[in-house]
Amino acid sequence: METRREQIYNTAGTLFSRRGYAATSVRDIAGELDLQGGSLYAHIKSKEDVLWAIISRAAEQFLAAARPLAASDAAATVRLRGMIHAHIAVVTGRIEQATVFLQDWRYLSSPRREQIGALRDEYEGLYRTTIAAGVARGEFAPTDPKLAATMVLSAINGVHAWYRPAGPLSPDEIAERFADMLLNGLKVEGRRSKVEDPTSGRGGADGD
Amino acid sequence: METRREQIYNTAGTLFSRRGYAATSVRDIAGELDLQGGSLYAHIKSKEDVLWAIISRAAEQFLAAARPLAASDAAATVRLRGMIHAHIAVVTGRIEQATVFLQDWRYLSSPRREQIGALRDEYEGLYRTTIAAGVARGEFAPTDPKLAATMVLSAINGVHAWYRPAGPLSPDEIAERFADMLLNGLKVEGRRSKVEDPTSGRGGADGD
DNA sequence: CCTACCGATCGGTAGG
DNA sequence: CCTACCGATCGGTAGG
Repeated sequence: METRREQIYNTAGTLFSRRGYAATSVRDIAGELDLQGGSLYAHIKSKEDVLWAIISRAAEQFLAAARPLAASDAAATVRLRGMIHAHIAVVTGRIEQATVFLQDWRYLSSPRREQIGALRDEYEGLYRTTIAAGVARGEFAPTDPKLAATMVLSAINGVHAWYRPAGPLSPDEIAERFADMLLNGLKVEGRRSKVEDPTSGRGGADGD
Repeated sequence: METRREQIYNTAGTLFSRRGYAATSVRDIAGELDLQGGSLYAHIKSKEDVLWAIISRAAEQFLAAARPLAASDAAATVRLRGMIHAHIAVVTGRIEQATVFLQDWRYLSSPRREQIGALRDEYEGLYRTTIAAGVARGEFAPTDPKLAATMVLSAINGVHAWYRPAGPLSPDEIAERFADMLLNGLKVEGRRSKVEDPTSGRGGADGD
């Protein structure tokens, strides 16, 4: 039993994720539901309220999934792996809402945009803190936690752009491979000290 | 000596990168140049032509920077590092155009959108091929080159969203750290042989 | 490059 | 939830 308003949110999520908020009209949304444009306003207050409903819920889902993992007393490696799995689960589980959250939050007007910005900062902080703890414990190599958190989040946010439920990898399989690559790196030798690469004839130790 | 048309492209790049293509009007662009809206059409044919000029140039810059690096006979590790540096140099050197390229290409209409899609595929292919070569040579751990290329590109594309020229890190410093993290991973131990990883409950994992 | 304008569409409302 | 409408704005053009 889905209320009309929830139907509007879902339809808008689909259209916003495809065309973007600015390029989607209220008549587009109404048309998908076989309504006249003005009829939407019996259920919603404004187009931006619909965007807000989608984005604020998505933000809370990301945070609700990550907070307990970040706060657990497991090893940082385990926590970070769990957070990557949780993030990709949210992205793939509600891909349209997640896409709108990631791509259209700048269209919120002023008090709301800053609210979402604060939630994004909090979320990134969970990653930063977890990585910093891993560095402090010697689990992670010395690295800038802020830069590392930004990179990890960029990598896993990208999933929304290409994931298809019919694809060959499940969300957990994607998360496992992403976590492997992010934690262990691509290179066989891994990191320990910055020794030179023996397969390189051109002096790889000298960063460019 | 910048032609009026180039001024229009630059101004549009700034506005499109900030507000998005769909939410930027031709009158917004004209206003920044102290022109009337209709006056733009003495220099351009359509709003979409402006978008196309920005995006097609950006796509060519990314490709022109990466092609010779991908084709070199250096070690895959060296090639991939070089490609990451080149990519971040393009993103940071023309950040507005790069942002428009990354965020607004879906607003191109049909023949052009597919053209850009093909260039994006070619570009991703350079990363995929380089990573696959690294795996074949034993430089990289066994991994799905397609997934790895997608992840690396997502990570380095994210730079456009937060890079500021006044920030503490130069583009090359950012690239060096990103390459370190992507190639060597976050963990101190690094990867050696996947089958012996005690933190993974799922063995196997080759074969796709 | 401006003035003046075109038809179309926008988000939203009144009154039923 | 519909009909009918509001003022504003959209991309673009004619004619100078």
